[in-house]
Amino acid sequence: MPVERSTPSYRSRRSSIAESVVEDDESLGELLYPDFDPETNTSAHVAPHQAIRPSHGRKRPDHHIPRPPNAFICFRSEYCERNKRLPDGEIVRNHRVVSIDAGHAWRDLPAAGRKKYEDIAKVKKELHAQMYPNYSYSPSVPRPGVKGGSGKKRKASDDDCDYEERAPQSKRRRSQPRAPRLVVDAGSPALSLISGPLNEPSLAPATRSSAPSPELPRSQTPELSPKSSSSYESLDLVLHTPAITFPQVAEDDDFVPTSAIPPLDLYAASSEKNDEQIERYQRSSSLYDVGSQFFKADIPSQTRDLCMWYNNDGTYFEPKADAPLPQSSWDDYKAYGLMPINYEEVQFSNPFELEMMAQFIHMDRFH
DNA sequence: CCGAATGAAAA
DNA sequence: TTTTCATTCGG
Repeated sequence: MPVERSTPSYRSRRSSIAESVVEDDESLGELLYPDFDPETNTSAHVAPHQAIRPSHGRKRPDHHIPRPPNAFICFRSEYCERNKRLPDGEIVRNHRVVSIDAGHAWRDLPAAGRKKYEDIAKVKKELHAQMYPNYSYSPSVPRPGVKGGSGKKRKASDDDCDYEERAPQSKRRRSQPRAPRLVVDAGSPALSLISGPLNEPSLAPATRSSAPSPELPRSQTPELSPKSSSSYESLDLVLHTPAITFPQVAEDDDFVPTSAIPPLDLYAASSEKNDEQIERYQRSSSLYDVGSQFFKADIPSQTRDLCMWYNNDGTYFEPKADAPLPQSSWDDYKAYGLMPINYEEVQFSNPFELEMMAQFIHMDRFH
């Protein structure tokens, strides 16, 4: 349980926050989109056509897609949440100070603590990749002058930072080999977590058929940039993903790349096959099935990467390379004293993710 | 809009 | 290697 200690000194309060950040696994749910405000419908991370305005003040193109947060940013966000829950007098309101504090706490963080946020960032990054398959980071061109120097740091035009997915339309070659529209590494944690329940029960990397189904939904979305063949290994995972429908929002007058509306329509397969898939998915969505599919991996290191591990007392567990995790059954994991992050208890504040995760993640309560 | 931190990604 | 930008929100 999180312990909100109130301490007299600034320094000790800082470590108190850092400590509780590390120890509190219950707060994971707040991590994904902590800035989303349902009242104002604002978040820096909600999908572009949902965001009315960003939570921060900086000006951005109307349909700007923010970068996925890195591990430190994730850490800082949670650090911020902690800070806000401190007694009134102890809240640090100046965020320059918060950043400095968080930076110190970050460096003081043991490897296990950092890995927690690296994992979170990894998951967020891959969720981001699914929401915006054609996203590519394109920072504004650096001014000749130094950073703090003469030039303005950014302009407001949307050409300046085209996070929009226009690049593949105009700049990418269309003659590239067909790539899956969702591309992640074969062993990527988020994909495994999300699509795991849909895997074939005896799915093994060697036996997995990667033949794409002919009715792979092709929409207006342009193809991704070319990917290595290893990316295709996950294609069937994608194809077995149940359909998701997202709220359609009327386009406004501004530039809206067709590929961005809706950003997740890559999942919107419409055939009856989806019902089939969903049914199969629901049949296999028990905890044990999920566990057996998630954790039956024969490569311990890969297994370790599939989720964030916690000891039964709630403290973060860092697997050791020389101590392979159990692989046979869910009970073995319990006996081992481990439990993965329970996504069912994660509260996604972003409706986009809420819907997405609600359809994908069906892990029973684990206690 | 800026800044303060760290890190990912691109030029 | 250098620059932008992801997070937050008071200044």
